[in-house]
Amino acid sequence: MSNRAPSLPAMQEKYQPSVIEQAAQAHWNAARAFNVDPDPAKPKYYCLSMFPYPSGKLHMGHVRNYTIGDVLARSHKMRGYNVLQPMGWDAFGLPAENAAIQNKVPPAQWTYDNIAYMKKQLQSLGFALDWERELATCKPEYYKWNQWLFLRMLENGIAYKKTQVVNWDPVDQTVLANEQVIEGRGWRTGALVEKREIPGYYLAITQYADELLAALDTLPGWPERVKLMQANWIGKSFGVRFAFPYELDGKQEKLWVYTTRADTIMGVTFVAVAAEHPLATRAAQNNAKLSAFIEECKRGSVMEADLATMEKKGMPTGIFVDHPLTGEQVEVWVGNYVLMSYGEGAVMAVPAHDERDFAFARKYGLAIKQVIDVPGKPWSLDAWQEWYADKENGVCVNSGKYDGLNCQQAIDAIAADLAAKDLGGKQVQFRLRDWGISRQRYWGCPIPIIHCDACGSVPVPDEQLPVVLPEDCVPDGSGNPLNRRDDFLKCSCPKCGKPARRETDTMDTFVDSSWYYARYGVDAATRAKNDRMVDAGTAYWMPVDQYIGGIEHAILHLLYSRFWTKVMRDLGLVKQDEQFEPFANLLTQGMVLNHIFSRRTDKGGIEYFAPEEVDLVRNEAGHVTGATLRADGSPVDYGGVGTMSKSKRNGVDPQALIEQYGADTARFFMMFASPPEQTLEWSDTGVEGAYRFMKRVWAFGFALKSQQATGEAGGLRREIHLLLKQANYDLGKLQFNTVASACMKMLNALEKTPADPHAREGFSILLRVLSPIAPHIAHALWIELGYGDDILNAPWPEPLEEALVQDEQELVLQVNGKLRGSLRVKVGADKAAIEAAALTNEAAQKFMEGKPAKKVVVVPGRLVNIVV
RNA sequence: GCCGGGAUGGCGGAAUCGGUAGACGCAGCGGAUUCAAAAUCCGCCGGUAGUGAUACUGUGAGGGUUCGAGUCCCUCUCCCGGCACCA
Repeated sequence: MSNRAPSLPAMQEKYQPSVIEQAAQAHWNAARAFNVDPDPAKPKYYCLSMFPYPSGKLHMGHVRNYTIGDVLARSHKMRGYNVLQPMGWDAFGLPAENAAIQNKVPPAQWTYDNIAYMKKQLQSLGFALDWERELATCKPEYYKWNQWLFLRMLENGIAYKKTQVVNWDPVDQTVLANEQVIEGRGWRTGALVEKREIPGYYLAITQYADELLAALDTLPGWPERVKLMQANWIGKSFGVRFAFPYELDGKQEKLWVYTTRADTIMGVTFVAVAAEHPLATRAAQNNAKLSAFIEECKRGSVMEADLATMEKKGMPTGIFVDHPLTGEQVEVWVGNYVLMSYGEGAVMAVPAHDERDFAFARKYGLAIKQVIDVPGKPWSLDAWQEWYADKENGVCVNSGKYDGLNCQQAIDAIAADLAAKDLGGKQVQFRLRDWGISRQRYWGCPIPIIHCDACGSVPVPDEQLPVVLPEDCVPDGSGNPLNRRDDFLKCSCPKCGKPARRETDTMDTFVDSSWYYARYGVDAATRAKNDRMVDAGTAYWMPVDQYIGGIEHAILHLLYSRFWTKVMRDLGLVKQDEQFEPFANLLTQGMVLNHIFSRRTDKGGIEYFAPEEVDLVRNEAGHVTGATLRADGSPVDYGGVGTMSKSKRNGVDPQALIEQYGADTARFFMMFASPPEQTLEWSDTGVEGAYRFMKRVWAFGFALKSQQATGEAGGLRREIHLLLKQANYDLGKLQFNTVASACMKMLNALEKTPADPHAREGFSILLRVLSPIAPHIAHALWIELGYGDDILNAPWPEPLEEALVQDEQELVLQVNGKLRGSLRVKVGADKAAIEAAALTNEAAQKFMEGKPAKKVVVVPGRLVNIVV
């Protein structure tokens, strides 16, 4: 029966993962099983997992992510799709510079070494990847197109230059990433971080805000939670922009603010502006205390989380503006909580109806004037109450002509009155800000600009692209080493030809990852010539049919990618569909967490330790309370659990697992551990169980090979097809843990009746359902048992109706909602018959205690509930 | 602080539309096999009471809707992700 080629050795009784996995992988490579081209004869399925940052080693989050993708890719291939699953490297970024500082190795070399190692790891896991399409974003042939598209954006007014606020480390004289700021201090120096304004390039994502919001409705294949997060991030609000007129230095001026609660305008008792606001600067000119306060506001980090949680402070400017409707004098304050980057950098303050303003007014003894009332709710100055900000039930009071109006009516009337005075009107506003892409770092894509004393900032001409980043620099923590590289810096102005200086800022790495999915699709000819960014291959493969990645990317990466695709569409580079979206279906994988250990350094910075470097200290309840360093017994801080990451040093390398148990066990265990969308706290207990299962599958296959079906047909066939039905349902739901458990249940059933005439059919179903999760063992047994020459070409199994039929079924019997017994009835029995059978049931009679049934609930196929 | 999500045995988790809570696996316990161990196989395995049949109780906490709630509604606690320069 066997189709085995004569050269193959006899089947081994013992399960040897390393042998069968190498053989299967060699077979796939030789057959070019996963290298694909456009094929009009089949439906296409573009399956993409987010590409990894080459941090050094894979961690369990990667194994989880790429196994999920592989399960989908392989099962779709078996279902007849033309499947593309590519892989590449998000290769620019900060960790390479940190490694350079530590080890004095150029980021390029470190990155390429990491890529080589991690590629080997990925290959050893047997993923169905088309490696011919591999790309790395740090290679000039890729980032050339970042630069090219940036220049198109400049031409179209999407890219522009303005100032940006950054974290500045005064000791290292360098810009810090938010991640490098710990409790307001530089992570290496411990110095208090300052805010600093420097010029930078921005991409006008706000021009697409409305479309990015509206198009969320065209994405039924996205999780609701992600769409909700993106909608909230874009933050479209309908409000009123208006001005407080004032006279200063003999000139008539207007202070503009934006509010969504114009109905409370009569309750304004002061106005707060950001420390960077021109009015604050003006007021500080002859006010040393205010000037000092503004300086204080400029200290600290730029992170929103820090700004939102810090103590709210303010100081009066001594400048008064006129209330636009009453003409009353209102004082302007500087507030450390007002963001210059949002709206107008100034807000009207209504302490009675805004929680933050209320706390602020109480702190500084400012007036609080109630102008909204909810009938039946007493208002008092003592403490803030939720209803003070109620938009639904409130009506205006103490508001003159607006008294009695509800929120929307008042906003309409007030907006109209402001417009009549030429002091403002309704305006739609977005929370979304333009995307600042300039980074003062070396290991990134150079921004293609040349600075000329005569001509200013001049774009690099297309024919000079790419601007190549020298790969031999070694950053030392004191700023961008490109500033010391004359061979990079010195150039001539493309306009006037005079000596000029090249821009040394590089692009945010989110730029690199905003279009890589489109690049994977290009044909081999384009990969070779690199004469275009995308081509007909891209048009064939896009959009990505299934995108898989961590939930941490729910907002930024996914929003930037959607924006970038729409820009490419408007430039005519990708499909011209009105609302072209890059990712049709999205699976957001939950994070894999592990314990975090850290310690403050002498300088006040922070240092992390890997879990294997420490011993845990537990309390009586068994909870981890602390840890000591294994090397010297000194205590370290326990930081709870968090995402596995290079920077926190809490990643778990799957290599040991693969070497000990094989790729199939690692993959199966990872899928079995929990449903993909759920957060997973790492633990390897249970790996043994997955390995035992593999051994049992192999042993059953070995026995079945020489077994004659002698027994009589029992319930095996129905059981297997029932499990198959469930497995297919779960696969459709992307719930792979129960697909894995269905495989285990199938094997349990098969082992109970190995001589059943349907055992061979059942095992073929098990192998096919198992194959996307544990492809190597399935591949080997498929051939050994002579089912065919390649399981990848086998059809995906579907449950047979004939195998599922039954004539009786068991119903749950309840009395007053409590389980009291069960009931066997003919399939298709009508409600009256079921009810009659239930009422005469012995267990039912006992618990009814002779009382008459008030009501009988019959749920067909499920249960009967008798209510007495 | 704001936005999004989560919480079920000792542990990971299952329960499709509101209908048998704990599938499947791990750990543990008992047994078989073995000179012994590993491996393998069989059995038990939420809590309380009971020799047992069985009864009561039980899905983070408190309340509600319903014949019936892990699932729906309200309030709260803790944990995770994001907050625009980690990727």
